Amino acid sequence: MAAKISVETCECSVIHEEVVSLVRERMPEEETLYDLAELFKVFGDTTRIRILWALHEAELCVCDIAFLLNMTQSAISHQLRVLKQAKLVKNRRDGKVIYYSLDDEHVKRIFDQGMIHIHEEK
Amino acid sequence: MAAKISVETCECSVIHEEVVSLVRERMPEEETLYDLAELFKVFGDTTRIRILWALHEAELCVCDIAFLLNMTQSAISHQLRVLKQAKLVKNRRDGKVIYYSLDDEHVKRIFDQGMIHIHEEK
DNA sequence: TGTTTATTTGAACATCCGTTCATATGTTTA
DNA sequence: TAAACATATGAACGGATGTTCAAATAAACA
Repeated sequence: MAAKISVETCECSVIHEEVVSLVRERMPEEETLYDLAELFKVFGDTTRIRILWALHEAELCVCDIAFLLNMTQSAISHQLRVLKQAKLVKNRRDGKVIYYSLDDEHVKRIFDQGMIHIHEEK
Repeated sequence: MAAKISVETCECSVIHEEVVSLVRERMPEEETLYDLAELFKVFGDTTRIRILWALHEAELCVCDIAFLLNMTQSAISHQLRVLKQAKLVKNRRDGKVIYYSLDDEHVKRIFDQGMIHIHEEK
């Protein structure tokens, strides 16, 4: 049994050493990839996707969204908080009512790319 | 106390009735939004994001990826399964080794839109 | 054929995450 | 100022999810 490189690595890593290190050099920074995953995580929930889609159509208050999606105001409020933290929505107050709207013109583009993928499947 | 529409709905829903029903008409089907969320859920994990990015650079075998990301082959294999189910990666066998590569030209475009968003924050 | 190598798979475990419920905050109106 | 309304928030609960560990495939080699 010859020298094992690491705790668990097969011989491929030696054979493919050049390719692997080349890929490593080209990989974005850890933090960037983490942020990217965090962003997509926000899109990875049906409720949030529906909220974003609704807000793409019109500015709406919390109870409008709750009524539209047939969900609790509290649940919607919690999700709007997530969306706001991700800088995907913004809000304005008008008396008692708080209106939410999209805070990013890329939301639709991200949607579109996703749509292209899921509609490709046969 | 006047007639309440539902278990929990404020008066906005009455005032904004037209807007809300207009939005409702324009919303995509439930199933479509569900699929879209499922797709983005796949992108919403650092490990999978890193795998996809690596595969965007080169075709790699499981142990290459494990070595590159300094993770267990088992963990990588589990995630590759998720990516394959989402039709984002494909594989080919060459003897003992199984090579993975991207199965979708949109992956990069979805990445790009996400990158534009996260790099916009100041 | 038995062993080694590369990968897959299932169960178990811990953690994360979305909703609910009760309550708090903030604004308007009587 | 008290009541009503719109929204936010924190704790708690249940379900989903990622990694680990052990064991199973599957191909190549001796």
